Amino acid sequence: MRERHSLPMKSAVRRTTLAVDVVVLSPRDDALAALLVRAPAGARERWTLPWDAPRPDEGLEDAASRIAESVLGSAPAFFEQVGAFSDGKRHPGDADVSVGIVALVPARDDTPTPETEWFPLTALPTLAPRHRTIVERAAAVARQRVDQSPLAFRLLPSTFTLSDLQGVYELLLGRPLHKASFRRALQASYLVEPTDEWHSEGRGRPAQLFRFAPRKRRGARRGVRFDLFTE
Amino acid sequence: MRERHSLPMKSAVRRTTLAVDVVVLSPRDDALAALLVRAPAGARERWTLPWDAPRPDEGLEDAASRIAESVLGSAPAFFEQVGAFSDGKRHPGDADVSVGIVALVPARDDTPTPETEWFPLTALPTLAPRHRTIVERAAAVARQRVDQSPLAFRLLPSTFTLSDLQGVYELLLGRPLHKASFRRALQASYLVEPTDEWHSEGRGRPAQLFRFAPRKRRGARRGVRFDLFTE
DNA sequence: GACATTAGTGACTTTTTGTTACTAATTCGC
DNA sequence: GCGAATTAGTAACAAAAAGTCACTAATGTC
Repeated sequence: MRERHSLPMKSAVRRTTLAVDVVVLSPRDDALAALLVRAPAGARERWTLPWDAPRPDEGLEDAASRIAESVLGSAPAFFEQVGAFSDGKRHPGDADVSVGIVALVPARDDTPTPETEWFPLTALPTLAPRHRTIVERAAAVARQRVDQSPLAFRLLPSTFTLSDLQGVYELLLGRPLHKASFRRALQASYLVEPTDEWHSEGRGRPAQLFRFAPRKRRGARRGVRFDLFTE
Repeated sequence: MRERHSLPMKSAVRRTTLAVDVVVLSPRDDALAALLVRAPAGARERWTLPWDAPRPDEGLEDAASRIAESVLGSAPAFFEQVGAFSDGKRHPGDADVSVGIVALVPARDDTPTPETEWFPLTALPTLAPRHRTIVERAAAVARQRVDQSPLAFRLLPSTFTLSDLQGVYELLLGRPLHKASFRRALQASYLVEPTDEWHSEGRGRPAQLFRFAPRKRRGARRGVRFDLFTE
């Protein structure tokens, strides 16, 4: 008979400090960028992710929405949880546990407030160690789930050209895609529908605008993919 | 100029009660099963997920490992975080926030302790609402990530036949796979290597045993898949 | 009007996947 | 011992999907 320890179910819960840390991502100058907030004077790093403790009876997503709205001026439409972090790494507010949440917002050409700034993921300033971990995980999660959920569409305005969409995919995947293949696959997916509007960017032929409008499609009955392991 | 609210970064973190809730999954009688613990007398439901509050300075995975070990007798080798849950749903210990963690263990034919029992995911007893949510998310996460991480291999002993492996994939995906296609894809993936052992199950031709031994492979340069959306 | 530039597509090639049908090695019933 | 049943493993072909190239289309620039 194997040794068994006492069951934990009887212990009382302990009190912990909890933070919700939000990674707001948006395409900026042909790169994915995160919105950071200037840290108060005296902090060890100059910049932090927007974060706060959830209020009593406030859900995690609600908290993320409130936090993102406070730095953006309006609430993003899309959130995805990145995970809970409680390694020994330092959090700017010394929270025991952080819940990381990524928010995706379309590219806009508004200027951020004086307290905030967009940083390309490839050129982040020094962040508290836990914040750096969360940003990295957020980017990895976005890349990993881009073809499982409509992430890419949340980084675009409600109507967009197919070239824009391809650009976002290339941004997320970090590699160029072939135009004809991309469009053929998109066609087959019934995820977008054309509008009757066209977008002219100056030079070149104007492009038709599409909107995200997923329709029912025959269930994908494919084999297993062994080639997607991320290890 | 858009209205801006005050930045949250200055607020103090609040104290919250936190639980780690573990979903131990294993193949059992050709179905995925979760290990549940008999609840103490007086609880509203008869069964709960194994859970506990993390100890001071204990990481979330460490806590999950300790909790799983206390019910299994030995620590599982594989964990994956399912997310943080803080909706209004009731937790057996009334934790404000739960971190759900799924642990995968190979099929074993040992009998669980009197306090624990395996339940197929399709025939779970009544659980506290938050526990039900966590189990459902855990199963969804396992299904969703099966071709991104070596989940399936963690549900098998260290050596296994290709039919076993295919069986686990079918369990996770919930649909039958074609033998020849499955093997061809696996071949191309360099994820397993043959041992020189053979497994005879009584009737039928004996099967060669393989082990999980991922080798370098040429990076997967594929197009985008629009057909994997789970919405 | 020639040309640079971006959008969009047809058609061909190559690769991958689905499927069928076979061969191989074992146990069981007789 | 021998044929049927059972499970493992594979070759070969068919179908589908993805990669590629080369073109046509519609605009602005000079």
